[in-house]
Amino acid sequence: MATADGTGSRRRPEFRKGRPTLTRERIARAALEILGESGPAEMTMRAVAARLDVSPRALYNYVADRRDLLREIVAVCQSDRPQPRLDADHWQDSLRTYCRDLRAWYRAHPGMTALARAEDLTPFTSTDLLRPDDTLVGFFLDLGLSPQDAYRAWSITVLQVSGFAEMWDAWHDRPATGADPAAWTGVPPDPGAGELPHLRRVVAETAYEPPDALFESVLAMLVAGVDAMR
Amino acid sequence: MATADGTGSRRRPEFRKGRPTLTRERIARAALEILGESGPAEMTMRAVAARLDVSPRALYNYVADRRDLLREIVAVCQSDRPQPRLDADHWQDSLRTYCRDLRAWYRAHPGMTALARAEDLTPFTSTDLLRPDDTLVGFFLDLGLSPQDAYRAWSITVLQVSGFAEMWDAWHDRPATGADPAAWTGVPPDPGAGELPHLRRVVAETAYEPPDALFESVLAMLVAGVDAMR
DNA sequence: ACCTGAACACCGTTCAAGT
DNA sequence: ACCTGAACACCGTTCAAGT
Repeated sequence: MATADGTGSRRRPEFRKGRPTLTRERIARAALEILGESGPAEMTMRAVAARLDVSPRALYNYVADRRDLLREIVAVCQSDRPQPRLDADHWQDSLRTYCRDLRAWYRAHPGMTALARAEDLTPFTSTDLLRPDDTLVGFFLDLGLSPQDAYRAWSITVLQVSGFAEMWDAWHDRPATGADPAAWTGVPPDPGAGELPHLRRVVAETAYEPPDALFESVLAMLVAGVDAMR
Repeated sequence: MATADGTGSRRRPEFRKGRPTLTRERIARAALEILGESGPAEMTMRAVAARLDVSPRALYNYVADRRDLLREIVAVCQSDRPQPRLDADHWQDSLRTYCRDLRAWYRAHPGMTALARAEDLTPFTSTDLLRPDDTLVGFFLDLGLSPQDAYRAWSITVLQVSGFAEMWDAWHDRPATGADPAAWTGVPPDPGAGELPHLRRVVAETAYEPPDALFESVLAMLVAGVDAMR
């Protein structure tokens, strides 16, 4: 059996000619860097190889193909995904805490949901990856939610946190050149006069706040929504 | 001013050398055919050109680039998207009817959500495209939902219908070779014994039904969920 | 065992002509 | 006005060698 983290094995030297040895994980992390800086379109095999100062061919000694690299990227992200510690007796606090952890995790891997959209990553959904989700669903069931409501609450939780991190945080963490973070509604690009009145009203219900404050109010909405389901 | 639908103009002949003239719409429809048959990866400019018996270069007389073709595809799909007719006095029936129409629309353009995931189509979200959504949000507000609940109800509605059409219907409308439509849970691939108990329980709550019956029970869940929000 | 360099079959896109 | 054919700069991937 190989060691779990791959760093303790004595068969593979950590360095080779003064440069660190290539590994699946190092390749995946280089890809993640490009992903965060430039997005999925720039994350080509050639670009990953260039960042590692290696020929594109070298990657194929560790990774079967591009799809296999995506699989490793998912594995690397999964490895530091927060495992929820949820207490049904203090359910509101523990739900908030977990959401804050989850938000930090999404922010640490910017562009991952864009990648998931660009390539189809659902086939890489493993039991390990779903374990936090399972815990969360169990938590909602403990709260007395029906299975359907538990499913919905789980979906809404993950959707709201990931959406917030990938849209709002990504925008604020590295704003586009010449763009104003203070003016952004989310769904509708500025429509004509009198158009989309209801969507506008719903969106207008939220004024601008700094990211952390806005996130807390999203959490408040989420907790209230879950509470209403009980 | 040009005519709106492009077919009534007398400046462009409908045929040329016995073959129908190329138009943005014809190109987009050819792309949609490939999309439904083979998926986003096969929908290349060269493949679209080949289907129209034309050189790849010819497309660029009508479409600025691939991204512009995607824009036209969105426009073509939008043009026959059902506009909801919703009556707050018979809200359950009208919600069901609209959802059935929406399901049919998604089925008529298979692979569109896969395309939306593969390429980022959100920049093409226009006021026209959002008008049905605005109507639906207004409908939920009329029902007495808070803006937040209206937003959630709208999201859940679109998500459930599109998810059903793109996953369940797409599977049944053209099943993969050698696959059994009767055995498919959705989220978790068969996990190990004792793994993911809560997710399994939640998923196991739904037994196999023919698509239409299952869709009706999804609608029942949706209506009940909206009712609980009032 | 693991690397490089050259090559192959693709892709989106453009140039220079044809009619 | 609108087409074709050839070409360019890319891409993922593989082959045949190097050390």
